[in-house]
Amino acid sequence: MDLVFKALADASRRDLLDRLRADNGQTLNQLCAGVPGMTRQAVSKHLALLEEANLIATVKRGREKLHYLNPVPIHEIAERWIGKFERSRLDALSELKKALESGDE
Amino acid sequence: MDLVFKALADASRRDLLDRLRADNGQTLNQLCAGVPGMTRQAVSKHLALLEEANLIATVKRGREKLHYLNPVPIHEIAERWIGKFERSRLDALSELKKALESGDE
DNA sequence: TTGACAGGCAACCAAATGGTTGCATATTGT
DNA sequence: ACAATATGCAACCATTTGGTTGCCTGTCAA
Repeated sequence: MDLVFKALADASRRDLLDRLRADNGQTLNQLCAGVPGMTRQAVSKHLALLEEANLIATVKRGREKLHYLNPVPIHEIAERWIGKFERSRLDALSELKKALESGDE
Repeated sequence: MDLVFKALADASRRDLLDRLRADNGQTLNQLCAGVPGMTRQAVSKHLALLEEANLIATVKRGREKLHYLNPVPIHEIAERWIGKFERSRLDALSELKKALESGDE
């Protein structure tokens, strides 16, 4: 799960995921065209990381490689990690408020 | 939002958040006691990052500094970013399946 | 078959990151 | 006042990260 978090930590990689969500199954060069100002190799490295984190799956099709979004790890993060923080959301907020108030004593 | 993602990318920092969720309002030294094998300064740096990302709020209380969990940024991530991936979850999965099948042609 | 196109691999580089040690400052209790 | 406690700050170090350039491999089409 750490890999997923680290993969999501970079804005360029989140952007790549966004582009795949908008248009799934793109090739490396297609993705490069969408992210100008970065070499193909840089994009390639980002995609490799995303693939390692299992956030995208790839299919080799002749000489090109199609990239597909895999939403499962994001779902798992939402379920297992964010969920428990959501549950204590209001609770923690009221605690915080109380603490801030009592801090003025 | 980038700060939040980067802050969440580190396992030690996620651990600190977990500890605060379990016992909110801890001081630096209390948190250090919970994470052995790391100097106070290391923990302090992590907390500074979490604070910068607005994931924790702090209250100075005499010579000690209390740390409170702020679940709002996590909620925002869940809403704005994960939400849209969740919505396309099954859709992307079926697309992926189709692509994998047609890849065998 | 032979370009041209899509991608992979490796070396290299600068900057960011996670951690340390050492010292300074502020608060508290006796 | 003063020693102990709680934290802050700065310099330093090793590793990781994001990026580059240069070259190699594989595939398609004329």
